[in-house]
Amino acid sequence: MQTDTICLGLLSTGPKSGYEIKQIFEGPLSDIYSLSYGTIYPTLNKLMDGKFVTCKQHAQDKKPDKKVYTISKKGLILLKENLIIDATNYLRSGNFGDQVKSEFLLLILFSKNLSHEIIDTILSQRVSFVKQKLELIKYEGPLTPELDSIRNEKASKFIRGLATELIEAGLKYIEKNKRKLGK
Amino acid sequence: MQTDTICLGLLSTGPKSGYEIKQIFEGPLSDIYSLSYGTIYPTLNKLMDGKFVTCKQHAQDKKPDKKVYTISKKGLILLKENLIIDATNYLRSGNFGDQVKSEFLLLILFSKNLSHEIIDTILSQRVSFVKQKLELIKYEGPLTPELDSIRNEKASKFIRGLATELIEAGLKYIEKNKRKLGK
DNA sequence: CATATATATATCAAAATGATATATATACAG
DNA sequence: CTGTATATATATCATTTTGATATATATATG
Repeated sequence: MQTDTICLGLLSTGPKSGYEIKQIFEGPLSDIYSLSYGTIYPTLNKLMDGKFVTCKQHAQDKKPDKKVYTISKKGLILLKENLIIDATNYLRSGNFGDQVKSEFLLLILFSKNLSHEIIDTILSQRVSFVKQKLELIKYEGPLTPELDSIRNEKASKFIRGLATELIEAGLKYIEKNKRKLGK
Repeated sequence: MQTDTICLGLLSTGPKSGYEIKQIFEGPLSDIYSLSYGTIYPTLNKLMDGKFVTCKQHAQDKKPDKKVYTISKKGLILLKENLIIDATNYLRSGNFGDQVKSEFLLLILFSKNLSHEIIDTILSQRVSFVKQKLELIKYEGPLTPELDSIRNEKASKFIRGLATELIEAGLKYIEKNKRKLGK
């Protein structure tokens, strides 16, 4: 899926700044997708050029202007067109898997070359990281309106539920089997 | 983790060609990491230049020569050094999460803009894909020696077990909750 | 007999990352 | 009260990676 479409998709749930889009990838969407600032900001400018989004600059005295982007009618049409194309290509491609890059699992895979202390630290850090993540996903309290708009989507709830199950299954497995890696 | 280190790590379990390394990323490691030919072949050449690997060309009449790379003593030393640096940086970074890019979950996230028929097809294709994947992971039969060398590592068994649990949890969740996405 | 898939390496334009720069506010420890 | 770290916020860019394409042949499949 093109970066344009992803940004439009996120903006279709409500206006957001580039910074907020990045926050979404680091928070609620961290198990689904990621994009860096170097991709997000140029994409937003490109979408502005094509008038697929509009932008309101909120002068915040002494902080840099916050540029909040809103999807336009033209943008909504493009989003729907692109999603249908993406879905069709996805089904035609025959590749239904995800792209995963796990520094954690690479270190475990090559753990023969590391000391037991380091492996133990890596495992326990991963476990606390993942527990923290679970708490964040389960958090139901107040959020900024920008982040809240995504959380309340029906699809978001489905994905949050899936993420919860996956994280819990992984946590359980690691806590049960970590001894098998030592010695 | 640098591509060099990853290739050396894979070669440390036995000699392999670039094509076989790619196969490993598409098979047993598909839930952990991926690299394209455009990264693998130049990396292997770079490792040759530095004498971290040696190469034997197997002339296969009428097929292109198969270049099988073997890690050298120098390469093994570099591997261990790099892994300790990577592990230390990983722990220092404070970021213990994985990078995930899921076309599937993006389509689900934006599914409001797609017809129910398309969503149903995407879900059922994903389910059969994942079931097939599970069978492959559980497969214990004969393999080429190159692929077998990785499968028998202690760490590999740990990772296979983890992948199995995660995939089964995901499968169960989708089959139970897919109705919630419709209407 | 044509067509698709598997084996095998290689290259490269286009895309993405990860690091860095800039600027300020706030919180927090010594 | 002062230095240090973190959060808000945008922007750029060298380096890395992808994804597509090229080349060549064997084998399987309808």
